[in-house]
Amino acid sequence: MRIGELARQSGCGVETIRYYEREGLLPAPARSAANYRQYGERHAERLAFIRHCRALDMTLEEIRTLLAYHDHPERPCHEVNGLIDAHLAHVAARIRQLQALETALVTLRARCNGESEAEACGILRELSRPLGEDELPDPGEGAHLPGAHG
Amino acid sequence: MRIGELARQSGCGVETIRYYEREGLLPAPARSAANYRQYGERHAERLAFIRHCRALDMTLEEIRTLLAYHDHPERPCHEVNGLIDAHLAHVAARIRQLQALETALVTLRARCNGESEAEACGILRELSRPLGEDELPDPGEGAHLPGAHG
DNA sequence: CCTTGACCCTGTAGTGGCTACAGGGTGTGT
DNA sequence: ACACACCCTGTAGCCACTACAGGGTCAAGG
Repeated sequence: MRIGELARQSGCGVETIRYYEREGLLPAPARSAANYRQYGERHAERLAFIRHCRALDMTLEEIRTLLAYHDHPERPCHEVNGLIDAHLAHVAARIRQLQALETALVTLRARCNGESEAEACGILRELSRPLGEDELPDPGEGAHLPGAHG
Repeated sequence: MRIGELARQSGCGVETIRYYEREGLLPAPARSAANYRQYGERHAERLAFIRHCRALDMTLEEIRTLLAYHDHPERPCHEVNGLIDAHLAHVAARIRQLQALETALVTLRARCNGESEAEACGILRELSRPLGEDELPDPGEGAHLPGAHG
């Protein structure tokens, strides 16, 4: 199987697959006479594993750790559990942050009906107010999960 | 006021302020004889506006739009409302995504008590399963808000 | 006067996880 | 013979910073 077919099968881009290879997540496959990458079922499975983890928003570093267990089936797996728990905590923290954000935005939105000039707009007024201590984003809790933009 | 004091006052780093200047969000201030940036109250207010928006997880591009209204108080402000609504929709979409993720992770986590070898670990087994159609991340809905890692 | 140390300057490179070229080669169908 | 889809490598861009390197400035203390 060539890279294009693997990309279609896995639902990710050709360039992404090459990127995973550069990053050491996918082993370098054999090459055809024309220097085309030739993938087998093992590669497809490993890529599925990676995509599954990415769909759960894990970092490539976390995935590297999980792949190490995948590759060493004799090891005890409790660290796997710890990794998932930690990731779950990150996700939960990010959800709480975004919900606080949502509340703040709803409050902000209610300050203007859109019929004023910018001068009088309650939203712009509110945004000009300096931030209070409690409104600063908490850098500790959500560490390593991105914000609202994907 | 020099850049360090402005940084302390606004709660962001010195380098971030210089970055906002490069990006055109903050106007270039006057310089002292020693070529130090000299800020006044106007700069502090504008930076507070920017930090307030960033605390609400808006992009610099969105902030640029809002600043344009800030700078032209005679304009009608309904576009401001639209921007906030759109941003709110992004945040709400991201929350839904992360909640789905959380559910998936909780399910995954329940598959192993951490006492197996990796070979038998239900988590690793589950991750090796190819993704179903419905498990693919939806690239449309959450566009422009980041995922779980910050 | 000299040193220490905090602050400031510019410019460049790195982060993560891709994505998008440029500039070339290969393989298949008509 | 040609078009066109596919493949290759390598590099640069995305966002919002962050972290240097390598230098200049300034006030306090000895």
